[in-house]
Amino acid sequence: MDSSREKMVKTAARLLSERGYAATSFQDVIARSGAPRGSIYHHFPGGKEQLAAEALRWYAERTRFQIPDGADPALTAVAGYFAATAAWLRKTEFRGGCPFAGVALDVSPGEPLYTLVAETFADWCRVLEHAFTAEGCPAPTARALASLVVAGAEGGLLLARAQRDTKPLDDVAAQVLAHLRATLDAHRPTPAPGAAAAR
Amino acid sequence: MDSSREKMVKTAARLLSERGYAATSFQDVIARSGAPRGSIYHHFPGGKEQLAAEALRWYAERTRFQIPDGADPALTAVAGYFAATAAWLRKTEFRGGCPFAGVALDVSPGEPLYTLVAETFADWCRVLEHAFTAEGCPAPTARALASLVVAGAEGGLLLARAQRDTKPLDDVAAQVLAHLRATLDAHRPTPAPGAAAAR
Amino acid sequence: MDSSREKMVKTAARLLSERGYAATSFQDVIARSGAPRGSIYHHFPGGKEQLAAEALRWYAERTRFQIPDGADPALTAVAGYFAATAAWLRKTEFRGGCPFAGVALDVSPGEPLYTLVAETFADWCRVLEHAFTAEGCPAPTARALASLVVAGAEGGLLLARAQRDTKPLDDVAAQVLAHLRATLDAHRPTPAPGAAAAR
Amino acid sequence: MDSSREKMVKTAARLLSERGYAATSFQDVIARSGAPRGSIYHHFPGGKEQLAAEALRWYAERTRFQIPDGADPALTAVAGYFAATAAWLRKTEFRGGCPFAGVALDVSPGEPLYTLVAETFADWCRVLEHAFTAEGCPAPTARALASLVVAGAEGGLLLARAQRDTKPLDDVAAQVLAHLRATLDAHRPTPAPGAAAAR
DNA sequence: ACGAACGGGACTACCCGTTTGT
DNA sequence: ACAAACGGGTAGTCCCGTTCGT
Repeated sequence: MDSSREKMVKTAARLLSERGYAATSFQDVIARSGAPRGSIYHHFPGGKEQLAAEALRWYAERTRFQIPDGADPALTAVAGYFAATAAWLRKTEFRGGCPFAGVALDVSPGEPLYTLVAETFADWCRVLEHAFTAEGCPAPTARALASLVVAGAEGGLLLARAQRDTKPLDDVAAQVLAHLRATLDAHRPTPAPGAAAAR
Repeated sequence: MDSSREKMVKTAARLLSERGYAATSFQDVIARSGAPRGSIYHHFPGGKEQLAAEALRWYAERTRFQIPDGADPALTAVAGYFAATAAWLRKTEFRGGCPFAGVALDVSPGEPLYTLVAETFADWCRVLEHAFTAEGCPAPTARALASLVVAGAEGGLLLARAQRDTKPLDDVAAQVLAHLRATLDAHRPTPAPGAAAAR
Repeated sequence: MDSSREKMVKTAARLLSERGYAATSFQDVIARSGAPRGSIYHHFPGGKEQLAAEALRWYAERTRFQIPDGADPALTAVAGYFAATAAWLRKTEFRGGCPFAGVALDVSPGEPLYTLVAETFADWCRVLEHAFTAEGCPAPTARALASLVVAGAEGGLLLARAQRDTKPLDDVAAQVLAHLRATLDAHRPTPAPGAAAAR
Repeated sequence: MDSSREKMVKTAARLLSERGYAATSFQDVIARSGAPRGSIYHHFPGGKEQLAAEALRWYAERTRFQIPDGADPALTAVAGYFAATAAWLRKTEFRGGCPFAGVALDVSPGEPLYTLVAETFADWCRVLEHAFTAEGCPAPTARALASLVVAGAEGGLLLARAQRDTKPLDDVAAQVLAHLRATLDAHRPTPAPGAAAAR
């Protein structure tokens, strides 16, 4: 349904991730999505800003860290996220990125989009933080780790995109995961001595 | 001294870090730097792109990781860089950022600026890599750690800017430093048993 | 009817004939045609070049030599063309001219407009050539005469415009017509001897 | 001597003939002539207009119709002029032209350059007119023939340049010369009967 | 005589949001 | 829901003439 609208939102998300907010023109979205010209302001009376906002929300919803059940849920989620990002980069030939980064850097504090970006970053961190505390990590540490993960992902994406190689992103992923593992282990509810070997 | 030209370059670096490449207008640079309008083309025949390139180069030169002499040179350098970044953020009221990120996200692969960004990121990583290998870290690990540091810094900056709070950046710094310390220690040329306690 | 667009095309043709391509600003066209500024790019995505091309095509279509039926069709057509040009010059107070000349002199070979100019000149010559051959003139001579007519018209226009007097153009017309008459007569399918006097 | 100045004038004449007045930028002249930047307004306080005027004058002086002594001076002069023009076209690969045409079409009546163009055209015509009257042609006819020659040359140049082929110009030359010959002969001081055949 | 820089203006391209008519 | 056109605004390029220094 509402295929036109949806296509525009998706295309906008993609373009935001590729060129950032300022460099993404409304007409580019139309051209690339093949969406009808005349109904832009019917669908998005708020104009470019509204479209960007919806694109960001759409992207955020499908990109939240999925904390699975099972062993090491947090680590699995983080590893999965990094892997998915690397796969996405390859698939888009290193053109794709994160629309939030693209918006964050083109927009000044105070603008509505700015707030949206901040909230989403905070949300991502919160999800991770909960996952870490659920595994025994004290809250302050959990928050710090969450920031590390999100920052590492965004920064690694930036590096990998620039180098046109997923290596930097993979390296960051490995280091972050190693650190997570060590830190989580250190806070584990002291299992029976020697139980660590079970891993 | 080449006051006019220099002012434009510095101002451009600042604006690029605040709003990214696409959103930085040539006229903004003029307005903010107080530079004469008619001389732009005289100083920068290559136009906006040349100005941006020079701004990036100027910023890169003054922002290289300074590896000091003394104990733990690499850690000191990294810690210093994170601290300086946080201070810079506060000073600019969370408007400032990294011009390279601002350009990287607004520019498509193939453009000259893109290459410049990639090379600078690579250069930063190389400096750190050398510092880590100098402390006994094997090359592949050193490279991965370097990527972690740069990615953490860029990503942390992004988070902190969005939240208007240096906390995320400080958290990332702490975690990265902890991980660096642990990893470097693990590779240290096997000190006398029990020597680790001396730290 | 496509009033806005059409007005711009006509105005452009006029301005091209008055000032040439380089000196005709897009904004002049807007100002003089009263056309809306915002629609230029909508109507002419190809920009100034496309507008000029359409103006030239529009002018060419309405200015082709009209070869009439009846006695001496070619001569009548040529005479009519010269007369019309002279009238046009007077009407525009010696400001008007031929847009093709205005473009031909401002544009370098290789550019699309250049090709358009060349093709139109060739087309004009072809029409005249046919008219001359139809009256018994051998092809090479017909071609040469056609070139003489077109060159005489363009050159005469140039002279008359510069002098602000149609005299040079009228003189050229008279001489060209005399030469045409003589040459065509010489090639006439040998009428009864002495028939030439009948004229 | 004054090599700088002279180079600029010559280069200007060339550029005017190639692109017309409006499309010829002051900086193009500098770039192409290699002349020093700083002294333009020392040499040409009147700016672009003065430079163009001097270029036109310089060109006019070296391009006047040279009426030789000997048999058929007028015809020889005209034929020589057409031949020289065709040679010039080939040498410049059909880029060169007549700077007066380039100026005439880019400039509006009333401007000083406009007057200069008109005077030069008039001068050319006058020289030819004298040559024709000297051979027995009545004044009005001589004037008309002169206009035909100049118009044919300018128009033929236009055509040949556009077609990138000297053929149109050569054709025009042949026809104009044939007409001149015929007309001059008709006005010759009645030679001995049958003398016309001697030619 | 000349280079470097200034100062302001112009033009083309292009974009965003609105209105009008299907 | 959509297309076509309007209307104002801005960005980047580039040019001309001047003013400094040397």
